[in-house]
Amino acid sequence: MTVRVRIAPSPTGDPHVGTAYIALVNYCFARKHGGQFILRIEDTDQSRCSESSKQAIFDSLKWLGLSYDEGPDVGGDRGPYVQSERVAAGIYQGHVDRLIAQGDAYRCFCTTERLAALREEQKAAKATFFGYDRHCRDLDPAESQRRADAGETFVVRMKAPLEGEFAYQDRLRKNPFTKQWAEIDDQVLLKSDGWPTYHLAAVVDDHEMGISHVIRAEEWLNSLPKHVWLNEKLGFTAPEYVHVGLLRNPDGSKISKRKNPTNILWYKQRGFVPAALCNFLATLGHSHPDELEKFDLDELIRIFDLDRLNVAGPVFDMQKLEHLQGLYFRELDDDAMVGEIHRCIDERIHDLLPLLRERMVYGGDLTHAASFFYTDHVSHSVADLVPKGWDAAQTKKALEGLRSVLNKAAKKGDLSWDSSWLETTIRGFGEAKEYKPKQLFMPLRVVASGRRESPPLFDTIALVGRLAFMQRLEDAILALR
RNA sequence: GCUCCCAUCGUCUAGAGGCCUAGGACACCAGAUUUUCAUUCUGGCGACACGGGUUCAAAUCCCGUUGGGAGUACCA
Repeated sequence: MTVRVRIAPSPTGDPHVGTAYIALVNYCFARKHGGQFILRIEDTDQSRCSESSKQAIFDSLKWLGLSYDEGPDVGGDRGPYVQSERVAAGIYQGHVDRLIAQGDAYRCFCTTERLAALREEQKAAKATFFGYDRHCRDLDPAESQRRADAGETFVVRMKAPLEGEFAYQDRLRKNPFTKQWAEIDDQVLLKSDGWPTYHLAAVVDDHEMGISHVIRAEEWLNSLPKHVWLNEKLGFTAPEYVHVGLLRNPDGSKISKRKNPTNILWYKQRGFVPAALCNFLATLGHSHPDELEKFDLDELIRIFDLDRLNVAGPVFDMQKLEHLQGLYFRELDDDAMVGEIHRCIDERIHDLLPLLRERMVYGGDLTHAASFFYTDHVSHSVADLVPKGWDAAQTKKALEGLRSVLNKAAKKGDLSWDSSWLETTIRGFGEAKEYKPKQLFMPLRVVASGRRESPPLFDTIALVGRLAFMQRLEDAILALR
């Protein structure tokens, strides 16, 4: 059998390190078995997808060196490789019609209001089953057709079995995965806007693209029955499904940008060597048979064994990544290292220059003037942090107050983190607490830059970025204890 | 809540019933090298979640408990 595997990320937001992890596994599996590795873009949720994040997926995979044999920007004869284009080509509609004709799917005319009310009801009644109550399941087909023709809006749902047990042996797990059909609700396959949901689109596309193995994250395990069922009803030979453990934050939860940098491009901007990131990811859930810790992609492909993959979700340990990164970086020859340094500076220098230029006398001044933009480690001395007229305790209290204001804004999604937003927010905070701007701003300047002199405060904080600034705020509060 | 998945040092992992007094790596601690720092080297600390079985023998197989995670959308 020809091995054909794929990754199918959604272009919503920043390219994710979890995608890189799954990509690496699929890539190695394909290369190991002389098969193909394919990129498909899943953008059926139009409201959340963007062109720029689609481009960022291409860029980040390219940067990592995980080249795909078929994909939107490289072509292939099983395209198109973007689902919105496949929708436009009418690829899914026929399959939906067939399911309805077979009696394996049905139109559901329930309103979102009714569905919401139903959910509330189930919650209030502390029901053990949450999900659609199959209100439209047994609608007369002719009646259903008539209402559709009359222009009523509807979704199409799968007619899931009402009883029996689903079982599937995932090759990475000891026991078969089992689930009672009674616990699986009638999943929407076609949304009211006529677009397929993930479940339908993925199953159809995997089939049409000749995918042999679907190696994906564990979060999909619970919807596996639906996918296997769809394959069956559509008359497809299902690919083999394999579920890999989810990357975790240090606290054990599913990896998230709040607690860890998850943006692949962040690592690039930061100056990570892609080989180091790949090497690190290859040690998560997988290990070199000779206990080697440092090895390149070719070596990884040589020793890669899907069956030896660990299914427990590994914690993404930044310290270990940095250790490997150090090894790779120091290995670079002079020219390569200079290139890397240039690249890291160039990525942000155009944003920084407007702030720095007034303060510069020589080109060499950059190394001093901009150093705090390029590091994660800013030193906060108590002497610098505490402004005239305040003591350490007072400064700490003010910083903690601001921290809570910024965290609350982030929680509500109410922040843009640009200069003017920061000015409004921080000034507002200062006024509410009746702090003198002078006294409040000095500690913040030191928090952001590690120095008492810096470019304009709010621009500086904006450019340092939320993630880094909040970390520095944390460090400063710690220093004041 | 319900369902599913998972469980070896703080973290990543080795371990396929006797090679286990549980091995390696990161982190941490100590020492050596280094005019400092970093690198490098040496050493140290440190785990089979708990309770029952099965077996001559259990980290490894079975059951239960506990703990963690995921899913529960007209998101993927």
